Amino acid sequence: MSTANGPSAGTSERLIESTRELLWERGYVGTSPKAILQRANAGQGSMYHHFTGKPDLALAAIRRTAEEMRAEVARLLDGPGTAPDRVGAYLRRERDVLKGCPVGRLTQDPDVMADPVLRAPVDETFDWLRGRIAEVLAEGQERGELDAALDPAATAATVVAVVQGGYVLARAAGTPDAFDQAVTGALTLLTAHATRSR
Amino acid sequence: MSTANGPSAGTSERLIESTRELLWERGYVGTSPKAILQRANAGQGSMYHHFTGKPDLALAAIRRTAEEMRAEVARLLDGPGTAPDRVGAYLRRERDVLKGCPVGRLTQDPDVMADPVLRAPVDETFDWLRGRIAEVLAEGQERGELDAALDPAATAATVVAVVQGGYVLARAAGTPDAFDQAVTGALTLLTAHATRSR
DNA sequence: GTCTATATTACGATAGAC
DNA sequence: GTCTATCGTAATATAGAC
Repeated sequence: MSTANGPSAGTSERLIESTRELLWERGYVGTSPKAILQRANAGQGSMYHHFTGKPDLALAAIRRTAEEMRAEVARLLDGPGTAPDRVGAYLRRERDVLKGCPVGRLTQDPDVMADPVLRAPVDETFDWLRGRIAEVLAEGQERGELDAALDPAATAATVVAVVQGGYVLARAAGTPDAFDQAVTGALTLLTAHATRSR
Repeated sequence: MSTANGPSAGTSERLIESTRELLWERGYVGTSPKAILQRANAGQGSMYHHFTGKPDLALAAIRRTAEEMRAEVARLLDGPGTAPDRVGAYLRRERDVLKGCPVGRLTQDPDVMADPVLRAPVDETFDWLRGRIAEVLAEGQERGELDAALDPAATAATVVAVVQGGYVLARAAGTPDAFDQAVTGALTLLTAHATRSR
């Protein structure tokens, strides 16, 4: 019963979700157990009963965030259309731009990067993402949808970097405009290499 | 005498430099006055004599970092060559990739973003950078060095985003490779729009 | 200007009652 | 499983001697 996803989530569940939110908003260093407990409406005891401490709880939160993101992006990249279409779907994916990427954010957290266990999900997510986009691009080249001269791995890295960097620009400016411009610019450059079907 | 840049930097100077380093390494939230004082080899009194507190010292550090970056990048963008050459010089600029961007980093610091005064230098730096690159691209279009169909502002945003996002990918992976790939991919896409001078 | 207390609050974790 | 002490350390700032 405690593992079933009933109408009221368990305490452990609330702790993980609160931690996910706070890691996104404030990062690992900026997130205190106290803040987590308040948001989750739980006491000290609950947290240390379900988890060994802050790093353990953060790990659960990070893993879930990474898995969720991977699943969502996979859906877009596996969707219909040509390779440029599918990469375009990823680039134009609906986002809360000013909040930034919950995974990419962790990259700036010294304590996360210093811990191999906390860091692994972050590393794996971007590794998978670049690899998957490179596959889509390579398939597109085989199908004649995309200029065969492009290096799939490099182009995939560019695509992911545009998104991650777009967040930085948007947050710096306080508006999503720069993100949209970066994506538009990238799509223009990429589309120029798409095989025209007139 | 105290304002002259003599052989031994003053205490205030050392405090600012130590803060710059720590902001880069650990961010604002992750940087304590104590850590700053230890690195600067100074006591509590010195810091609170020269600055009103952590935010004030951080402001001095952030402003200097922003100015320095702007000056360095301006030198590259004002350099010789065609517009794609000069943007390429920016993209290929020597960097300690795994350390990331000392300005872009602050974008992930909730306490910096929440304070308009601390945030201003970050905003201004990226605003200037995108604008300056857009100018270079527009000039290149007038000179026939670059495809006139490209939107300078969007393309500039893409270029800056690739750099900022490249840092994210590199830090996630623990190697500069992904950064280099992202830059290479972007240059390939951009160069395809450069006017060929055969 | 710089130093050493000192103060106050928060962090992160533990203990033990219920 | 959850709660409320309680603990030791660190964060940030102030006070006042030198």
